Amino acid sequence: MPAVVGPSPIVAALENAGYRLTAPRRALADLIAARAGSTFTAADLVAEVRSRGLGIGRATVFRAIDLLERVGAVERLDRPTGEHAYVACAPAHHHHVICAHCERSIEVGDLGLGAVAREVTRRTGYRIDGHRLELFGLCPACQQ
Amino acid sequence: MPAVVGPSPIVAALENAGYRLTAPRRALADLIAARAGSTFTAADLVAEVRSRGLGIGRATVFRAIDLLERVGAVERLDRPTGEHAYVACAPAHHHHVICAHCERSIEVGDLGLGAVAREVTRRTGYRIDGHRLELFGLCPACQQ
DNA sequence: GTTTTTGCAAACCATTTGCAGGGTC
DNA sequence: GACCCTGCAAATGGTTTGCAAAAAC
Repeated sequence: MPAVVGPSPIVAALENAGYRLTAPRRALADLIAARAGSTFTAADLVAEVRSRGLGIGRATVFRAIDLLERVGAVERLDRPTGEHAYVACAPAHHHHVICAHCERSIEVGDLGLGAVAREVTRRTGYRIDGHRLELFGLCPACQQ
Repeated sequence: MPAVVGPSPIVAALENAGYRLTAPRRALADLIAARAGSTFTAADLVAEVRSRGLGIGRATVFRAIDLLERVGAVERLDRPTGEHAYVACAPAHHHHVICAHCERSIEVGDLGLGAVAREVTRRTGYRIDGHRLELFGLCPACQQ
């Protein structure tokens, strides 16, 4: 396993967008990077910040998530329960597959959804500008 | 236009599931039925209940929405802003196309998404148990 | 008559905001 | 040094809950 070779993509995204690299933002980027592939809620981060004794306030956590969402470093998911969760992910267009058991998530590409959207336009006349697809199930490990 | 010929499908759904048909529930079912095809939030219903002077409490509105969601008479949508909205809809499997301008929504069938889910399983090993697809755009009328 | 449902008010939880002090560029 | 960012605490907005009275079955 290589040593750290540069700033995490999350930090890089902030940098590129011209935001200041502060200690709280770096720390939060690390926490999020450590959860790579797993979904998390704002409350999860707040709890981890507390339990680790980092002195980061609730408001800062929410502001950071908001920022990271705007620069495309994380994306919001809506769990079937209605909770808001987040995942770190690439800024390219994709969808998430979320394991109902371990909350882990992976990204999948478009997989022909563009064609689905065009079909909808053809049938309904709606102009489709965007879509959100979330797939729920069990990851290979959680199927035992 | 025919006169009312029977209980609304919403009321029928409650009846079938064995819940009591109370005045508040009938009134809310009417309000929701009147919005057929449009999305609404809990706050919308609370406001309408107030402005019409129906004496229905906030809690009852939330409890009714919850109930109707459980019996499959309404479905929750997650607007891109993160707000929770609802639509009255048939209990069959389908997806919603939501107009960003007038908030009106229509249902569309599966349109090949089942194949997409199978493809995901083939590529990732995830067992897909459910999915949520929301399409956002402009309805024919709002395109001018 | 028993059980469910309601309205009210208070509690609760998540998220946002105002502001003075501190850190970054 | 100017401006951005932070922590705190308070405000906010949405949703849930406890409970006694009222309605449905």
